[in-house]
Amino acid sequence: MYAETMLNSLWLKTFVKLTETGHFTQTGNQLGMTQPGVSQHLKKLEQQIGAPLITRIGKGFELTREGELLLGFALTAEKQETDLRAAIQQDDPNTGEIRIACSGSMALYLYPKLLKQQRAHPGLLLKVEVAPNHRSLRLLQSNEVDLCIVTQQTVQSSLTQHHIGNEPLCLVVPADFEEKPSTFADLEALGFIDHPDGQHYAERLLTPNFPEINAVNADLRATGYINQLSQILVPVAQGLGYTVLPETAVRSFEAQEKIRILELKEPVSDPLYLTVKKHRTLAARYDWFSKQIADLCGQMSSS
Amino acid sequence: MYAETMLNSLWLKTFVKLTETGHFTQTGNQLGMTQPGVSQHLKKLEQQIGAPLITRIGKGFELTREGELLLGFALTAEKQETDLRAAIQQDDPNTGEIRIACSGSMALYLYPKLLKQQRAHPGLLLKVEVAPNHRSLRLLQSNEVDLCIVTQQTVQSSLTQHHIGNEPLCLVVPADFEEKPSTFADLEALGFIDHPDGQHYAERLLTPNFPEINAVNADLRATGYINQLSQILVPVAQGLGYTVLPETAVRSFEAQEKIRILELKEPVSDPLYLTVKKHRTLAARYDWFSKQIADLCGQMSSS
DNA sequence: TTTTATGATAATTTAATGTTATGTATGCTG
DNA sequence: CAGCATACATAACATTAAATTATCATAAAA
Repeated sequence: MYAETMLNSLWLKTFVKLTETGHFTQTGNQLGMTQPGVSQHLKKLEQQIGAPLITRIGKGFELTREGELLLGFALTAEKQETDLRAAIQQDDPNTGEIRIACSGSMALYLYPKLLKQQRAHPGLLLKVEVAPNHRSLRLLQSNEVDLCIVTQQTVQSSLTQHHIGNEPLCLVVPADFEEKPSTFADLEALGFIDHPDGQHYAERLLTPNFPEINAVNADLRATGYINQLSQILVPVAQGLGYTVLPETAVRSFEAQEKIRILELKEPVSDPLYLTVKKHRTLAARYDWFSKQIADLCGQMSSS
Repeated sequence: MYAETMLNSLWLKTFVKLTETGHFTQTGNQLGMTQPGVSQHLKKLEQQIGAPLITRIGKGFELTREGELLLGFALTAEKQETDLRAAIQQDDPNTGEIRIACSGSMALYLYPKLLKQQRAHPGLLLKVEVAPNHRSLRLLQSNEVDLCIVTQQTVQSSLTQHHIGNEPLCLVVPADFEEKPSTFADLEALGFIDHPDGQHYAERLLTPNFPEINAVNADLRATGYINQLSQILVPVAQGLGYTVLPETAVRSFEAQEKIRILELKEPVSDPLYLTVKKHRTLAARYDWFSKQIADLCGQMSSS
């Protein structure tokens, strides 16, 4: 029993030709082999399948049900291999998957803009995986994405990073929050709306602006948590707390009149690093996307 | 250059395992072979593809673009082979294609009824090819269908036929056509609406009923032709001619009040033969359809 | 029945595949 | 930085698989 073994594609080719010609001898001739070779190929295929593929009727034959199924399989397999070879040779910049990982705010900013390219070239398929920095890097390492945008430099020597821009961070408060320069105590009184990157952003922005925070274990008093980027500002708009978010995420919030961005003495931006594996050559379609991402991120911090 | 050769599935299996483990030695162990074997498999795959599949980085490696593509190909190929094996072992009566050829009138009668089975079992796919007798038989011979219904016995010894019923033929005239027993001259005056099976049906029905027809070269005076079964009776309804059709086709016509079936002294039915190839074992799903067709055709002639 | 064509089978040759032994490069450790 | 351990590459050899030649068996055609 060969059941363990995979189907041999050479046998299959012979089988397909056999069904085309209907003759063992002709099949042999057309494939540059002898008739006994054809007989043997068929016999071995039948062993692999575990059932006869043809029923012999005098000189001719008919396919069995199994033969019919196998023929269909072989034909599609042949086609797929042709397709593969074409794909390998071409490296068409307008077909294939583009797999990217980035933060929710970057996705909010980039995804609609990048989708234009996919709309222009229906062969493309953009896949964006929203993830915090460390998971983005892990996805890159495990080849689940080919490109990621993170806000940290990594020590991993197998990766290459380009600084492509800066993402300004904003301290967001309810619109009716006091105008005068606030103290950290005022914020604590209001409460922190937490989210997946919340602690990270808060520490980055608040520490330089509010020296009174105990730098190390700055444990904020949280009055809310949600992991949907588009909804983080909902509780803020309702006066339930403040939060810290990248500017792009704040700008996309609908009820701008119910929130306010506090001006701070020390503005803070998260640096953006376009990150790829050092030793991988990405497909041609990534050229446009890499450049576009760099451009868009460059514009973001300058404007 | 191996470009002619098909991809060897054993190599592929090794390659897939290699990408899983990331180690040549481990791959060898898990596949019951030695490390040099793995190296050779990879090398030969790279020759077949004509490009490196991995870039070696120190001890480890990364997949190249080609490697990535090939990996995807190999994984889907593996899955498809599994599916094939499952399909072969099961012979599930509720999945797969049912390919049938028959006349337009039979299709009109059978198709909606047979579709019920497909609706009950979404894995099924009913394909009906409407064709005249001789083409139905050719489709069967060339395995483009697995089963056909014809009104003739065939001499081809490779086929098996079962008589499953009779299809009464009707002489159809405009509703306002004279009531009294007509002569062939009356019909000729009216004119014949021809269709793909028209001459055949007409000869079968008219010859026994109108002895005045010169049997051999009965050339009817045609005043219309259309190959859409559902529209053949349109000109008849408008008083433009008569025609001969199977009863089922007549019954399905919408404007019954505008046409009339002439009663004849010698009723004629076309016998219906369910025809299959003698030396083919059809898949289990055909059992239900064969029986259902036989039942339906049996009912048709009795009622 | 005889002939001819076509596929099956057996024995042999040829090719491929896999293994052992050995070489080489990388990365780690003292 | 030297030396060791690990992991892959390569070459020579052994084994296994596959193709061919020669021959036989059988079915259709004359």
